[in-house]
Amino acid sequence: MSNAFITKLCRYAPLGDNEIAALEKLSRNPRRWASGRDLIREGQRPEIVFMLLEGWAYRYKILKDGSRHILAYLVPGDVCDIHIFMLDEMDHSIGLLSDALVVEIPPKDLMAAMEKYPAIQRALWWATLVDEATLREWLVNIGQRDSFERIAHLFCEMWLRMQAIGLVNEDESFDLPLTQVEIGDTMGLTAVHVNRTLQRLRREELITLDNARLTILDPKRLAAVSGFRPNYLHRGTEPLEKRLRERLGAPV
Amino acid sequence: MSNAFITKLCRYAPLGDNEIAALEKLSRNPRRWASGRDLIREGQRPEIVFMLLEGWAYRYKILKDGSRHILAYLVPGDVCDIHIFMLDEMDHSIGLLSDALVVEIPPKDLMAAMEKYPAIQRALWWATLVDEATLREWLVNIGQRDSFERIAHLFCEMWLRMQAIGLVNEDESFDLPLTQVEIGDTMGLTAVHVNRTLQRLRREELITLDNARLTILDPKRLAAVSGFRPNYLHRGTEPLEKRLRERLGAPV
DNA sequence: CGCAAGTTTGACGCTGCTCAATCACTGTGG
DNA sequence: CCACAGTGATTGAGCAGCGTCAAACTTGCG
Repeated sequence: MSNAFITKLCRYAPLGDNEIAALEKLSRNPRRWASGRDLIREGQRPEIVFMLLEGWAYRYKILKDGSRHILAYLVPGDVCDIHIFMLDEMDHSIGLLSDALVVEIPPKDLMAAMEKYPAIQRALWWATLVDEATLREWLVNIGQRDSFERIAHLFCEMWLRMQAIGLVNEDESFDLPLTQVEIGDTMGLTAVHVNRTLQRLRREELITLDNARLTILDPKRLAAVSGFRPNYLHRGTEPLEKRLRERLGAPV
Repeated sequence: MSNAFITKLCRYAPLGDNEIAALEKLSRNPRRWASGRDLIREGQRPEIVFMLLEGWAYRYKILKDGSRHILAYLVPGDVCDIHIFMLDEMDHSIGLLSDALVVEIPPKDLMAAMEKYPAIQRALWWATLVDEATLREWLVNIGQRDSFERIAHLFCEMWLRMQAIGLVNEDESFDLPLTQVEIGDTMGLTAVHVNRTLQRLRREELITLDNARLTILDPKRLAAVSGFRPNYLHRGTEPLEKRLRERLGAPV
């Protein structure tokens, strides 16, 4: 028995049977949510921690003029910010891009698991650090790259993230439940310009995209044209335990 | 005896004498660094946690084509990511925008203080959450606003952050050690366009900026034209302790 | 069959970029 | 004390990437 949450955390820290059992217990009783619904809205108090088992979600803000900006995508295994319950109110909303299977974890259960199992704590910290690094890379992406590089970069990232949870086919295709409006709201572009840029990506035989299914035809070239370097995803090569022992002086 | 670090954390959690003493101990032995130097570079292993007592620093990335993007500013009291030592290597660099007074904290000392004093742990988590929320707001800023709103928004934010650590004069002026190139690299604009936009901000009598000193002439209007809402800075109104008790079920 | 949502296309204009020159200020050496 | 070099600010002219507006087309679905 496993799920995307466990698959993901196992990449960040070696988890034993006890830890895995604890994570399974946390992810019991998921509920189905319908596409388009919001898990939580800006201004509300964060009372629970959401965790995605299936489907896509997205963080977003709406500005006074009605424009929306998408801040992050959440895919299976992703957690909505483990410490967020500390805050007075949400500064952004989280909505669903597809039907989804969602676990609602009471903060105190999560905290308890983190205290009991240091490996879980470390894996969750790691996940948090990666989320933050991803935000930084998105900032660079919007700030410095043109529309072509921008969208290519996004596709490279989602390709690796989907790979990490085993959702990419052998033909390098995966589900991408995004409309062109949503891609635009993510990249700071209009849907019209996204459309034209996608056409160029197709014309240059880098991707295929129909029916919410994206195929990466030439991963190397797609990474090259977008300046994509996956270091910010910190997919960790060297054993985490060793590194921590070096830096903290003793086993934690 | 106090410093910007303590001032800042006190805003996030009520700290007793013991906690303050512990923070003072952590911030002993600061070193002077010269403007322009890097605290740490992309690709290096993060071995220590840096904390700024005086001066400005900035997180940045350099792309293959040589362009630079600035991801965040660090002002007195700010800490360079408390858990960063968990990562294999830095995904960005941190440089100094001015001469600075910097403390180098060994991760194990910081961890020890967090374990011994839950209030310190909470204050540091809070600070981390605010850093992340700020990144999200910057993403919205670059993604959705034009150059005029963008720069106005940045100035609003820095004004509040400098206020929080007592570095704003009664005339609403504070040091802003940024060149126009740096503002451009922050906002995804060229220095030429920043120059023209600053002229417009001056012409509309919103700000004054000479000699690296920024004066906010009309805070309300500056916030209005930029769509600035300070909620993402989570400056906390209601007592933190109460909120946590509600949500975790018992005093931590 | 017909609507709704999403995609595609075209024409046109503006924001912000490029290139290039000039200006202001400051620190340096003769 | 002045020439001058270096850094940052400012200005101008021309251009292009991307936005706007509007319409047509395509697909899924009740």
